[in-house]
Amino acid sequence: MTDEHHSTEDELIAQRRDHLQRLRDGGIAYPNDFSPDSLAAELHHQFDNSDKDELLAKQLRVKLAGRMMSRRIMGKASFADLQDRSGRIQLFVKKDELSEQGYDTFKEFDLGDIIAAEGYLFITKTGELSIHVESLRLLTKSLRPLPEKFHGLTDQETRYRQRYLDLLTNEDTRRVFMIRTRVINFIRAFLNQHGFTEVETPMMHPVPGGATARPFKTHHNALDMELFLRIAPELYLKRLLVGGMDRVFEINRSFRNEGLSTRHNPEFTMLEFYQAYANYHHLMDLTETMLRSLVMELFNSTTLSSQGETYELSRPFRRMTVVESILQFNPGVTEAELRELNSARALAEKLKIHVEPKYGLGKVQIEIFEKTVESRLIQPTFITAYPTEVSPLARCNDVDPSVTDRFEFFIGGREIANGFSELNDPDDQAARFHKQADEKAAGDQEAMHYDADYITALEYGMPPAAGEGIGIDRLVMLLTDSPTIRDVILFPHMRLKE
RNA sequence: GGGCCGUUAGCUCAGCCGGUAGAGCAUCUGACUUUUAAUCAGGUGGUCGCGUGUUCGAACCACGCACGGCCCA
Repeated sequence: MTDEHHSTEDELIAQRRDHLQRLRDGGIAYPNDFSPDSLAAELHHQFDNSDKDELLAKQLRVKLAGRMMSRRIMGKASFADLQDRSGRIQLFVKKDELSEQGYDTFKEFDLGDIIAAEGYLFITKTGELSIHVESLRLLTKSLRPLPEKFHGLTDQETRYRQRYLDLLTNEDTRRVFMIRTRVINFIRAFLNQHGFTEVETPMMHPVPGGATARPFKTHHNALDMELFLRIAPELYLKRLLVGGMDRVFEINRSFRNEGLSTRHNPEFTMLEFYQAYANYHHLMDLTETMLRSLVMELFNSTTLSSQGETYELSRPFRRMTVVESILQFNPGVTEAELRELNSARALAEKLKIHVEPKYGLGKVQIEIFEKTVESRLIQPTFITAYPTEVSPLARCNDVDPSVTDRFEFFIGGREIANGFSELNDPDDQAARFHKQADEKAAGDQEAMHYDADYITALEYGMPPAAGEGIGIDRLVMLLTDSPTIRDVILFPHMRLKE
């Protein structure tokens, strides 16, 4: 025993290092020769409701490994909780049934140590499935004290900076990331079932494209060329349509060099999928089916609760145009007023919405839409007919070419998806790129570059198609009831500390 | 970029009108062979985010900075 009487962090670590030194002295301190044969949660699932005597009579022997998260020593017997990747199970350790040295060694374990336990299953007199331990080993010493057992780790900053501590101590955090994985697995399986092929396209682009956003820049030394981290995979996926891959999708990171917020992380995960011989109506239908069955798969229900709202996904999702939605949420505004540049501009000013002199009608309408409608689209809603001016990659509507065959999907006041019938007319696309390039020259840093290589691809012929992007992080926020994007990204970006 | 809030023991948090710091858990010592936020008794543990200022005296007041949170653009 040590005769330390201090407990600053350094002293707590020193005590644990003493224990580690004794392990080193005794042989291999970091063994790797133990194979568990059971998981805590599976044992609970299988045996929680067993008959006490029958279970004991079976003498079911199990081997588990995990962290010792808490311990209750009562003289010559003790309980401890072992946490593995599935959950927790209680260990019962009796001095009688371990060698003398074994029990003393157990008492020298520290909370957070990674241990191996072997023994037989039984049910305590309070009715809890536990392991009657016959042999116990320390696999990895934990040198630093874990956060407190009851409250866990609540400090937001530490939860993000040291996510491993958050995962170790907060079950809800583990739940969120398990759901995230299930969401992605489901979507992948769903698209595979619908004949889509998963592909990987470049993360480093010579010309950043596919979205209006500022990119991160990097440099390739051997080629001595400037490259951009992609802001979207769109233009490469559409090149694959030209190449005859009629249904493709990609789930991966995109990067945007913009501010951080509860909805923005500089790197984020997008699903993009493209289907030839389909239009935006088909994709709205597909999206609706996919989201409904996703929620059903996760929660066995079509009702979803998140951030104080309840969403009903069993009914057909609402569909309305940008202009219709503005009219609905701004009583008193007339359609004629919205359809003419000067009156729309005057309306924006009346609503205290900033519009630049260079904005056209479409851009003014979208500003009004974003400020007065978006946050109020609570129940699942598709908004359609986005102005051509703000949709440089979307196909124009046949009847009204001032708008495109495009939709965005909103739920909980947040945009989750954006899709459209693809613009496959190379001349129209070239003209739209020129317009974007002019805006960039005029100082709009988010405007698109002219992508000549992409135009060349379109000139070979891209089949009529529709494509869509879904923000996976925002979708997972919704599905896990998380208020910020940082709660659904394992290692969110933080400023350097010190 | 602007506004508001926060930063105190390893963790979770108190700390009044400015008088030099407290609890619970963890840790240490002792008791305890079915506990489960175990219990009981007794201890240890602090550069109060950093810096400057005001003051006889600052965790507390003022200013600046850092990091975080929320809201707004």
